Amino acid sequence: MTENTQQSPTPAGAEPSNSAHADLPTQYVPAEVEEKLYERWVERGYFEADAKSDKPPYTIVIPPPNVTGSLHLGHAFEHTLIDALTRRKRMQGHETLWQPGMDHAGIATQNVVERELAKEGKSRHDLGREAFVERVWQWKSESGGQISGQMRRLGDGVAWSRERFTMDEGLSRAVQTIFKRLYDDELIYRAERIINWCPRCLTAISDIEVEYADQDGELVSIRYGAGPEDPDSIVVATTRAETMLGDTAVAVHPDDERYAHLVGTEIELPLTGRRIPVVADEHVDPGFGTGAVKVTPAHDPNDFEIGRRHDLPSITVMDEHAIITAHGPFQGLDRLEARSAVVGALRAEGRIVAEKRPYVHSVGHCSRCKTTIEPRLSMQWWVKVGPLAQAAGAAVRDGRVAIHPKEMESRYFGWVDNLHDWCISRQLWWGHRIPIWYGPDGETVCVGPDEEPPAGEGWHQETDVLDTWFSSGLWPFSTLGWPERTESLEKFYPNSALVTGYDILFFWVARMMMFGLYAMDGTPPFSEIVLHGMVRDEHGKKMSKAFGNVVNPLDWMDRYGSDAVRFTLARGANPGVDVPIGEDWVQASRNFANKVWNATRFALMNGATVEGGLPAPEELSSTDRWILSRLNTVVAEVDAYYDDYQFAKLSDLLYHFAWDEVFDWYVELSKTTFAAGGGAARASARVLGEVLDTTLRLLHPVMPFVTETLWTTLTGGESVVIADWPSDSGFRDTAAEQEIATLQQVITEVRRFRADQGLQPGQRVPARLTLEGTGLAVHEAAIRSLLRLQPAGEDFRATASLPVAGAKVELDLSGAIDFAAERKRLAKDLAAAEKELAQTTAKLGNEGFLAKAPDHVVDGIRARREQAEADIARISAQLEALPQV
RNA sequence: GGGCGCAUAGCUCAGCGGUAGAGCGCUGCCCUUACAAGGCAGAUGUCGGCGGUUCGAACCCGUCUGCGCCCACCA
Repeated sequence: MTENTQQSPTPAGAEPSNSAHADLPTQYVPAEVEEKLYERWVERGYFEADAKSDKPPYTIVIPPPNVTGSLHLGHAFEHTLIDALTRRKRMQGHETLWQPGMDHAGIATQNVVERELAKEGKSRHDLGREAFVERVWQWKSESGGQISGQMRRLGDGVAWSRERFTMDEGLSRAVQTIFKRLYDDELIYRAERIINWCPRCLTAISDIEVEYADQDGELVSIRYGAGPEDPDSIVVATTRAETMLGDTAVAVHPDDERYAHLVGTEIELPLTGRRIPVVADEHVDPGFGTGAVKVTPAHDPNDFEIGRRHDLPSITVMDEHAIITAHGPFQGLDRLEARSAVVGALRAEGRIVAEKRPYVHSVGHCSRCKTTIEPRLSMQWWVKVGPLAQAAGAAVRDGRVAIHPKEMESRYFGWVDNLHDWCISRQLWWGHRIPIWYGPDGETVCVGPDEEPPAGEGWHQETDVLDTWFSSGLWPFSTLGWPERTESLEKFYPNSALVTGYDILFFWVARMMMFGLYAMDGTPPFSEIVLHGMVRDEHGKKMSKAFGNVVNPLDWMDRYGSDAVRFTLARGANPGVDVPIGEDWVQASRNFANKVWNATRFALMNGATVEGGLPAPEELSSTDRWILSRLNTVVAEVDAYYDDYQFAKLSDLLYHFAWDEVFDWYVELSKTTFAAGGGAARASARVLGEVLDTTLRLLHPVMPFVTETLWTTLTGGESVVIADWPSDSGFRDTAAEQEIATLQQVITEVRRFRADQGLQPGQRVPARLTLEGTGLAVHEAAIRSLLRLQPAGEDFRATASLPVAGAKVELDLSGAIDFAAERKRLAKDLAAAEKELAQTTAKLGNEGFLAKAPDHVVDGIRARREQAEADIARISAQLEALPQV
C-alpha cells in the first residue's frame, strides 16, 4: 500500500476525483499490503486491551497451540472465527481481549526434543534432568516465534503484550496455587492403581489420552489345573497370554453352578508351578467364553478391582518398557515376544484348547506416539473429580454456560457425569513439577507458592510433573494474573466465549469448567462454548501426513492472500460441522476479494464518497432507495448470524449481497446515472459510498486486509479496525425493492432472448421501449444501456416484441431472428406455466388445504396462481408477437 | 455393547412441513472503458430404499441399507 491511504477524502461536492484510486492497481495483490497493515495495527495498539476501560469487556482466550508446533489449517480456521468475533465486538465498542499464548504441551514437546537428541545419538538421560529441561526451553525459544509469525500473517488481532506461556512464572504460580488448594481440600490425592502406561513415553497417561482402535489379535483358551486329565481344570481365555505369568486367581460368577464346587479351592497355574485360588466375583459374565476368567491384578484394571475385592496379591511381571521381569524362560522378552513364547510353551504342554484368530478387539494406544498402552500398577497423583465435575455439569444444565451447537451438550454431559478420577502425574521432565515434598520419615508436604520447601536431611521433591492439561485448564484466569486479583482478572473474567474444536471438549473445555468454577468461587470461565469442526480436504477426508493431503496455510496465504484463506474457512463454518477446504475454493475467495477491490476502484473513479449526510429518501432514485433498503436488511441479518455463530451463513450472505446485488446490479444500473452527471449522480455517488463503506465494515472481520486498504482509501478514516460496526438504520423501501425486482425481470428476460438469438452481447440493437404503467420509465436509460439497445431510427421495423411485466420491448432484428427456436422455447415456458396453474388451481380447490393451511400459505398459492396466469398471458402475447413463419 | 450424527445437482455442502438451493465444476456467447481473478445466458436432481402421519413431506414418525464420530472394565 502506498502513502495515499492516508490522504484526506474527496471534498464534499467536488467533482469526481481520480486521485484516490490512482494508485489502486487493477488487481488486488495481497502480498503488497498485508504485512505492512498488520504491523501498523500492532504499532497503533488496536489489539491491546485496557483493564481500566469503562467499555464493556469482550474476552476470548486462544486455545494455546503447542510451542513446538506450527500452525496448520485447523488453527487458521479457529483463529479466523475468533478473530472475526473479536474484531466485530471491537467495532461494536467493546474493550476486546483476544488473549494469545502457547502451551508447553508436556509429552508432545518432550518427545520432539528427545527426537532431536536422538539425532545426536543422545538420550535425555545423558543430559540429566536439569540440562534436558534447559534444552527444551532453548527449543521453545527457537520454535515459539514461528507460531506468532504465522498468526501475524493470518491477521490475528491478539493482545501481544499479554502473551502468556503455560510455563511462565505467573502461570506456574497459578498451577502451584490451585494444586495446593485442591490438596488441602482433599481433591488431590496419591494412590496406587492400574494406570495407562506408555512403554515408549515411559509415563502414565490419563484415560482420555488413550485412543482405542480395533485390532486383530488372537484369543487363546488355556486350561488351568493339573493337566488335561484333571476333572477340576478350568479353561480361561485371553488375548494377552503373557500376563498369565502374573495371575493370582481364577474368577467365576458366584451363581455359576459349573464352578461352584471349585470356588475356594486352588488350581495350578501352568508354567509357573504356582497354585492360585478360584474366587467368585460378580464381575464375571458366566455367558462369556467358558465363564471363567484369569485374574492379573497388576496388569489389568478389572483384575485389579477383583484382586482388591478378594485380597489377592499383585504380581508385576513387566517393567516400564513392557519387558518381562518374571523369573524364568520368558524373562527379558518383550511383551509381544513373550506372548507367542508363552502360547508356544502352553501348547507344548497341551494346554491350549482353542485359538481364535484373527480375533478383533479394541486395543488402546498412546495418543502421542501410538504405542500400545500397557495397563500397569503404579503410584500416581489423582484429582478427585466428583464434586468438580458435578459443578461443571450443573453450570451448563442451569444455563449459565451455553454450548453451541446444542447437540454437543449430550457429549459434554456424558463425560462430566461419568468421570473417573483424573491421573495428573506424569513421569516426564518437561512440565510443572508437582509441589509435593517427601520427608525422611515418609512425611508428605504440599508446598504453596509463597512457602519455603522443607529443608533438611532426607527431604526431596516429587519428581513427577503434571499433566499438561492441568495448566491449560487454568488458562481463562491464569493468563489474567490469578491468583492475584488483578484489574485484568476483574475486567476480563469470566471470558465471553470459548471457541475451540469439539475434539478437545473433554481434554480442555471440561477441565477449564471444573477449574474455573472451583478457583473463581463458582463463576464459570465463560458463558458460551462455541465448538467448531475439523478442517478436512476437499473431499471431506481427514488431513493427515499418511494421505498426503496436508496443506500448509502459509502456502495458500502466499498465493491467494490471508483474506482468501480466511473467507474460505469462514464460509465453510457451519456450527460444529467439519469443514472441507480445497484450493479451488480459496481461489474463488481470492476472486471475491479482487471483485470487491475492483468495485471499490470503480466507485472511487465515479466519485463515491462518504462525506456529508445521506440525501433524504425523497431525493434519491428508486435504485438508490432499493440498495439502501437491502443494505440495512443485510446489516440486520449479518448481526443475527454473528450472534448465533453462523459464520457460513453470514459469509455467504455478504458474498451474494456484495457481488450479486451491489456489484452486478446496483453498480451496473448506476453507470448511466454517473455518466449523466448532475445531482442524481452526486446522490448516487453518496449512496454508493455509503453502501461500500458499510459493506467493507461488515466484511472486515472475515477479510481484514483488503477491507482495510479499501475502506481507508474510500473514507479517509484512520482504520476500519476501529471503525463503528454498522447498525441497521431501519430504512426499508419495499416499493423500491419491488420496482427493481421488476426491472431485473425485464432485463433478464430480454437478455435471455438476446442470448437465445445468438446476438453478441455487445451488439447494439435498435429498439423501442414501452414502459408506461410499469413504473420503470425512469429506468429507460439504464435499461437501454444494460441491454445494448439503440434508439429506434427512421427505418425502425420491429421484428420481435417481448412483453415482460407490463413493459414491452420491441426489437429490430432485421431478419436475423430464429423464430423457430424462440417459439419452441416459449412453448416450453408456456407448458411450465400451465402446469403451475393446474397445480395451484387444484390446490386451491382442495377443501382440506383451505381449511387447515395457514393464511400466508394459502395466499402464497394464490399469488403463485396469479403469477402463473400472468406468465401465461405474457408468454402467449410473446408467442403471438412472433411473426408467423 | 451404548450414544450421537450424516446420506439433497458431477464434487463439497446449505435448506429441516408449504414452488428443490449455493459455491466450485459444466455448456454457449462476449476483452460491453472497475474487474477475463470478469460479464451475460443456460443445463443439471424419482432430496439413500420401503412404509406411515398430513390437505401437503427433502423436512415429522417407523424401518432397512450404507457411512462417520464419541463413549465403554469386548476375559
